[in-house]
Amino acid sequence: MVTLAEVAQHAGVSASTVSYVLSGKRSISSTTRQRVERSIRELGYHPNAGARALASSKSNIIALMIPLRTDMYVPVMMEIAIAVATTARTHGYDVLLLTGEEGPDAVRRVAGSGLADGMILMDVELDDERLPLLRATDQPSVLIGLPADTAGLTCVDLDFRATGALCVEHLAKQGHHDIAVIGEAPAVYERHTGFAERTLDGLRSRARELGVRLLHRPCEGGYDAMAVTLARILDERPDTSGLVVQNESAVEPLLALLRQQGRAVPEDMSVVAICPDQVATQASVRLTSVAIPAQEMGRRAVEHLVAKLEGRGGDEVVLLAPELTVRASSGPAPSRS
Amino acid sequence: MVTLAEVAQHAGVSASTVSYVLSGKRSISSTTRQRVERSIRELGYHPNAGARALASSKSNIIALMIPLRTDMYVPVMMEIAIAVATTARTHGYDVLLLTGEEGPDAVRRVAGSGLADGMILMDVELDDERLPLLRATDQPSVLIGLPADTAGLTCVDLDFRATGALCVEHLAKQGHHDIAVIGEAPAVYERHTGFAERTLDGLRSRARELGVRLLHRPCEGGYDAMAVTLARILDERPDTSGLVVQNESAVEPLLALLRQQGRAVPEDMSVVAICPDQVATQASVRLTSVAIPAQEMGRRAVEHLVAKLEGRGGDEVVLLAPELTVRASSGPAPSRS
DNA sequence: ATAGGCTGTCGAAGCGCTTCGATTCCCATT
DNA sequence: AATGGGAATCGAAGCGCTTCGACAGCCTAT
Repeated sequence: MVTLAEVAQHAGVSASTVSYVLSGKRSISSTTRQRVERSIRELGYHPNAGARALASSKSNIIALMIPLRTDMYVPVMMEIAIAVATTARTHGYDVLLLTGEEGPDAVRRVAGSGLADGMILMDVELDDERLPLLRATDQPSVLIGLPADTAGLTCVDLDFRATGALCVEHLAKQGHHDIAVIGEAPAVYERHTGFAERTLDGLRSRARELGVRLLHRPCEGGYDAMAVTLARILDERPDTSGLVVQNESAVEPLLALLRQQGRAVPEDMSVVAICPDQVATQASVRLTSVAIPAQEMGRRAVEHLVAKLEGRGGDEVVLLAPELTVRASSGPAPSRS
Repeated sequence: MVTLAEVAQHAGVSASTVSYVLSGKRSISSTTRQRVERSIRELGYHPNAGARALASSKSNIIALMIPLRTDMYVPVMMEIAIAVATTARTHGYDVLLLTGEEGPDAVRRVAGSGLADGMILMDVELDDERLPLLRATDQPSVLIGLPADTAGLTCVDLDFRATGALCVEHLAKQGHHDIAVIGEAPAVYERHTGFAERTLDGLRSRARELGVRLLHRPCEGGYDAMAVTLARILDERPDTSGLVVQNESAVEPLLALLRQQGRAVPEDMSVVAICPDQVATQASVRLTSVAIPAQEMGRRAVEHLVAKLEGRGGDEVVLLAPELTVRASSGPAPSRS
């Protein structure tokens, strides 16, 4: 393994000079710089990460905590993770992958050991047990998701409240008066995941404002669960003409069931989904949807974290504005029978 | 930040003693050990990762290279990644997430900088450009996937050849004589991803042995592409009574189309899928399938890598035996009209 | 001509840990 | 009583890098 000292010797300069060439923290004459750079190339030198971390107390690593459970939004999380990793690289950082398994201990471990310079937490719950620790350890961090109390925290998330409102608006504008919401699995609501509740909140308050009736039913993914849920909805509110779906794995079952029951989309039933674009465009009916901007969230999270690490910028809550794309699954409400 | 020296002082011993308590590399009297452990707890000491890495030239980090493209098997990759991360933790390792973006350079960078002790590469292609580098830098590594030349490499993968064979066998046993394979997107074959070709190989050779006709058609995911592909298959081979699907995002469109065309599954058409169990059980027809053992692959990869890092075990190719689970989508072939 | 200020370079002091002798102490052998 | 050998502990020397202060050389302003 090639060391700084060897490069220095090869280039006929001192070790510190090589270090300054690398970091650019002091001015170096261009002849010396070139000589050093040449030696680096010829010897195939790579700075030793551990030594660097020790001397500078910076690891150039960002920790990313992803939830352990994979019961929802897996592709979204993957996309976020990839966006985080690639964005981090453009800023000179690598990404350490932590699963939720360790729980709050992971925060302690990473902060205490100097393994990472900062961390990004995904799937933050309304009252997340990692937050007190995070506040205590002045470890720079960014959350993807929105907890109940954001004091002293930086958060990035889709504005799910506005998302809910947007869905209702779109349907109301088309004349729908009875709207049903097919939500995430009950477990998601029970664990008080912020986004699910905020969406619901947005849906409900906008519905109230617009004088639209709204029915919300959680739903496990899959065909069987969907069949039960749909039957119950149509039983309770036979005039339902608009559906808002916030559950990736319920989308296709829903469309299949509607088709099977002879309800045409969008003629008899309009469907608006809250899901990644990929799901919306690959469904058997191209879905009118509000996209989950996964890449954007990952990118923003990294950029805010890097800003913090460089001493720029402070706490902030960034809510990305939702965008509704009209596709083939929504249209005017059928005239009342 | 608490240091080893502070712990030592607090416990009234030398720094080296604390180090030996931590590593267990020399015997320590139980009284001393307890005193030290108490100090560690009271001070909330965490060893500094950088210093440790520098002194021991071991980072206790495993690098995981995931492909950048997310055009296929996203949930599988996520599951593997999570399995890798959790398994690694049980062995005292953390996981560094590298995307394919950097390409072969990432291998050089990680190996050169001592950032990670070893690496796991996912989505290995038949003639992967990272392999020569890997062989050159004696960086311990494990591949998930099977390249053309496995000399000097450790690989973990599902035995896709056997998987293909198993699917054909199952259908043949039920009397099907005309089988069509709905494969991955053309791009997957073009980039010579090993698993797709090996599956096809297994399908074809077993079909030949059993005297079954086999038609293979790649297929993009999504409803529209599936419609075209299915139409073409039934046009070319109207007697097709068995389908093997190896493309997650084609599964549900396929079932929807069959339903729409009045072809009952499994009475008129048997379907066998190669996909994660979750997809198979959540589909609108519970699918007979060969599962992709994602967790198992991630776990095994880590365990082999750890074994290498500890000097145990050498190069080896581990092919996991496929298991076919019979569900509702396959049955006897319809009697010839 | 001289003081002052840049620029470019070097040497040395750590960063917090591991690890290798060396040392002490105690007990079992001779 | 002398010897040998373990067990338990310590001190010191790095690991490869960053960074601070020092200094030599040169240019500009007086």
